[in-house]
Amino acid sequence: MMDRPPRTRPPATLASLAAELGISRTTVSNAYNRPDQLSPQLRSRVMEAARLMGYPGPDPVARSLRTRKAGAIGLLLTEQVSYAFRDPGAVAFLEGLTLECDLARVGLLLVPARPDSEDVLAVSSAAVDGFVVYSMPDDDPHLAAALARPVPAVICDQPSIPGADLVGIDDAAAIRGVADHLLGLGHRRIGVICMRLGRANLDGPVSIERQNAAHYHVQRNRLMGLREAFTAAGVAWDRVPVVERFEHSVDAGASAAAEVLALDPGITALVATTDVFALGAINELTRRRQRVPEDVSVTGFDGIRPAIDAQLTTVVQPVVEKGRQAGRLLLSPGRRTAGRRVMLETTFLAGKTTAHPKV
Amino acid sequence: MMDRPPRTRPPATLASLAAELGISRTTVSNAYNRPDQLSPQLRSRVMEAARLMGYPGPDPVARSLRTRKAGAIGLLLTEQVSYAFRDPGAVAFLEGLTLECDLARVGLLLVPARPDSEDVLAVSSAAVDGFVVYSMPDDDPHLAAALARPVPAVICDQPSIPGADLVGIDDAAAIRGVADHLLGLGHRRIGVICMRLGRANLDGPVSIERQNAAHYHVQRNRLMGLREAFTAAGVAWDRVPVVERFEHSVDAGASAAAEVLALDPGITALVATTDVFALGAINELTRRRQRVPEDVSVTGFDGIRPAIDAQLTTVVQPVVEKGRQAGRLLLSPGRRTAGRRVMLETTFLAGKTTAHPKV
DNA sequence: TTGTAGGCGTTATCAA
DNA sequence: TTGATAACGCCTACAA
Repeated sequence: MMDRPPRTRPPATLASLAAELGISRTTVSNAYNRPDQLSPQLRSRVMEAARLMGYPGPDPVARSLRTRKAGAIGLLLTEQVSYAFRDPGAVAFLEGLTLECDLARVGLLLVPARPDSEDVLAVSSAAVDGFVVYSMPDDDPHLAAALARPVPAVICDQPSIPGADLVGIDDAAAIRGVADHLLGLGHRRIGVICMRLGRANLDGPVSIERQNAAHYHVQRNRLMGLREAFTAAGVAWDRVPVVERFEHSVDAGASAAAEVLALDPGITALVATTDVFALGAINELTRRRQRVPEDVSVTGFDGIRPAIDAQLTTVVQPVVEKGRQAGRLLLSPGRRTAGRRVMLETTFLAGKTTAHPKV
Repeated sequence: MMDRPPRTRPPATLASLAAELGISRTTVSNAYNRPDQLSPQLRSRVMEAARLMGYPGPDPVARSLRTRKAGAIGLLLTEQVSYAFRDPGAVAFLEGLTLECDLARVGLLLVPARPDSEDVLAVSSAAVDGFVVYSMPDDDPHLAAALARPVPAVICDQPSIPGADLVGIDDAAAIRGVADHLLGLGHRRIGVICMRLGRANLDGPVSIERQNAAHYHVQRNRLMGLREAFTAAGVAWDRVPVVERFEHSVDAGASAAAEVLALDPGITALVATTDVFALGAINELTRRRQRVPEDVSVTGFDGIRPAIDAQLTTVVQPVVEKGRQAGRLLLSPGRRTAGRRVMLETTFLAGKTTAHPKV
């Protein structure tokens, strides 16, 4: 009794509790994990002693080690975690993903993986039963670290890795719809704004080589889709100004629009590969007293809420559903077969930001 | 060599790798954790063997068990996790919190704690070094489970628990500003919409007793603040219709507004304890062809983006900063002293949804 | 219904 | 620079 002064006493463990009660560890363990394997009175004796000794119940980590289950999945993002909460697309994806986590009663660990850092420790030391990888460049070391772990992985949007499950959309086909819409309206001089194509913080005009070598497949595929549609319509792709921005923000979209207009002041339409950039482009045009769509047409991609509200012409993709599918793929009990692919449908949405070019 | 057919071979471990190489486990461990404690050639021999044997590096859970660090903190929310991503306030809070997590290179585990479930397993078995509790009712078993864990906890908004750190605002004082504003404009018949006051899914008019017994302190304090201001101005609080909604959505706000108007069609102002509800109230009034603020004034609370955009009269609280403070409190290295309190400033924002009552 | 005992995979300590 | 030993706290056959 008095042999352990309450202040200095080491934290109680299942073993110390058992010793105190003069019973076996098994019994204490059962008291927590299999109440039915125990006489009610013994169980309550155990619980009472636990309360007295301040035993907080079985240590989660020790339990995980023993059972080989963490009860959580990890999420890897392109960017710092906090960034995700500023991006409507990422928030919607998270909503879908956590919907499934809630259902499966599994936690979601947001893994701190800064894109600029080569420090992969956070990934290799995350206690998770699987990874969801959201829109990562194919050469990111964090991705490699996740795939090296002996747990399943579901990749969202990109990159496509043999052996890992994939959820995505047909970006090229989807954006061809946009291109055809503009071409159909008569546009021939078109500028393009795209998001980062590699891990380096680069802004500016994009060469064809850089497009081809892009590590962000989504962006590459969207550019490819545009290129195909334009080429098919006789618009020479190498004459189309394409400007890249590393940061995905409305302001970056605005500055990219300014840069495109500097490269070719005569464009009649501006294709942005994301809604966020499209909204920025509209801001910039408005600032210059250019009317949308009378003077310049603008299109986006994604279908985020503010874009819909602004009646942007865009492609709507089911982002929440994407998150759900990723979660389901990772959490489905019978996930024996890796390499599954779920491709989601997209919808072209004609808004009020596109019209015939001025004559 | 041949004693382990590659297909059936059990997963490599640090020990098996050491055995294979004929060196000690310590050395292998050092190869990963303390490269400088090792001759470069031995280290590269280890790494090469690891690659060959498909050893993914030290097991995170075993490491955690040994080092007693999880490298992650847990977040407990009032609601299902997925719900947070539909609530602008929660998203902003998460942004602030993850800002600090990123900085500290610590993961954030979203713990699946359904409010309607008494199943506390997810909380007691979360592998985390601490908890942030966001706006929980004081009688929630998940909260109790978190506090029972031998890790620090920071509570956000509510409830105030002796021994745990707290981040919050002075809700009563803040909403008194709103009340005084309305009273100053001349309003005397005012209705109130508030959020859930307890864990049970209850909608409808709220008795004084229920207000006093509310388990959601934030809501209670806001009601108390109103009561004080109204009473001081000679408006009898027991004549003020107060309607509660469990679900925190724009539509719920609209239906609550309808219910308040049914209780007293003669009100000239509607105070909502959240912006979301206020936006719903405006929707409902508009639907009824009542003008805001000419026919009815409306106020909110929180300062979420859509409310600012709608020029709602409201109280702005620094939600992102709240998340940061919570993270900082939990992650600050020298956190020896529990029971710290950080109270943040709020700002009254006079928008265009309040005016003098009609005469 | 309860107990025995081995091991999950790692790292800290200390010695060589 | 490297190694031996002892935990870390728990679960789970298996046995009684």
